[in-house]
Amino acid sequence: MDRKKEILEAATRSFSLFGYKATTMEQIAKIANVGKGTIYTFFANKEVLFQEIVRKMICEMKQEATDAIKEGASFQENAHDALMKMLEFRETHQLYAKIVDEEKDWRTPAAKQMLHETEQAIVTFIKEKIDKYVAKGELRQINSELVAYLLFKAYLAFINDWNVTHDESLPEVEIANFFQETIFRSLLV
Amino acid sequence: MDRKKEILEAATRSFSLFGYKATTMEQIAKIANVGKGTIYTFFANKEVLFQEIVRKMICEMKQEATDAIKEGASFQENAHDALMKMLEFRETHQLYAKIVDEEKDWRTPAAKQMLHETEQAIVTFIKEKIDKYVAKGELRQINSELVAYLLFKAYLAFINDWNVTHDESLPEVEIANFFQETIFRSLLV
DNA sequence: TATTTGACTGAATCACTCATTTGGTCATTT
DNA sequence: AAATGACCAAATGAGTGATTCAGTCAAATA
Repeated sequence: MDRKKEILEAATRSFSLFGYKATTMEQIAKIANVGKGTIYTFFANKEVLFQEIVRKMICEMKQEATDAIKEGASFQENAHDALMKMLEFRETHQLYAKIVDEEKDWRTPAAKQMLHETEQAIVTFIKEKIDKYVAKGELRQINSELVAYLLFKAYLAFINDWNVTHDESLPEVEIANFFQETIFRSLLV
Repeated sequence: MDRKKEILEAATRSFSLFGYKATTMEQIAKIANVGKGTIYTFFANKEVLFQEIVRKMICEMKQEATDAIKEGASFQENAHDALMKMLEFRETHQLYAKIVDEEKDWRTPAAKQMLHETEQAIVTFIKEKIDKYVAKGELRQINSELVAYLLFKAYLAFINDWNVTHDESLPEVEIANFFQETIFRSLLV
């Protein structure tokens, strides 16, 4: 059997269930039916193993976002769907949710770093879509990195932060309509 | 001498220097040249005393923002100046900066609560300006609360969060130009 | 020989304790 | 009537010894 694959699967399960800090290398070895030392023949250390797993998760997330893209649709429609998918992923996907919690509650440096990498991936994904629609002539020529960053932060604020200060969360349609009237409207040629 | 005023001044100094948690009622009493019990004849408890002080700070902040408003200027110009003033206040003003730190590092509930109240004050301030400019006919009729919230979160993201992931912070002009091209542009009639 | 393994190590973290501190009270003083 | 600080219960934190854990490496295995 492919030992590296076994280890990756075991580690993914453990990190998803318990987070980075609460997962021990011995635990992973036990689940993978492998000696602890074996892990170190494939991965330099715990952090590197974690990175590989999170990066795989990022790929899955990008794939889901890509699947949500409809070829003929407007930028607003696609960007909205992609962002919603990825922010839903953030709350739904066990590992992503665990990383967010761990960074918030314990400031685990490894979790913080990979959380940033994941968020950067989202921003880059959106930036690429913007560039495509600019090339298509549907959007004005703007700084796509800044716009992508703004869209991510704005969506995060309205979906995650809003209910911290307000007692009912905003319905998705209301968010969509609001951003259509503000940010998206300003991007059209 | 006005004992209440002495206490307020002493408490303001202490909270500004050491934060909420690290300030003791005995310390305040000592600085105010007052017995500890005296404080409790004016304020129900430590939290209420803190609230009164933070609310005074909020007034000062709003005053500074109001001073930054130029009567004849455009909405963008005034909103930008007001937001920048208040976010500068957030980093410059000893007490505000201490509250932000304390909420981040210790999650002190009292600090968290007053931080929210302060941020809500900023959003409300901006909302009122929006309503004014909508009435003036300079801005389209939009949900002013949502726009105010968006502006606050967006400015916070570009001024505070940007340099967390990027190594050089954005120059103010670049931020102003970017928001002019995006959010502000979409608000004009 | 090449690969796998788990006992081993030092550093970090933990649970626990107990002395100190602190928010708030109230009998006494002014 | 107003001010005070000794006092109290609860919370905090320093100090501790025990435990846990990431990573290593000599021995076992294939």
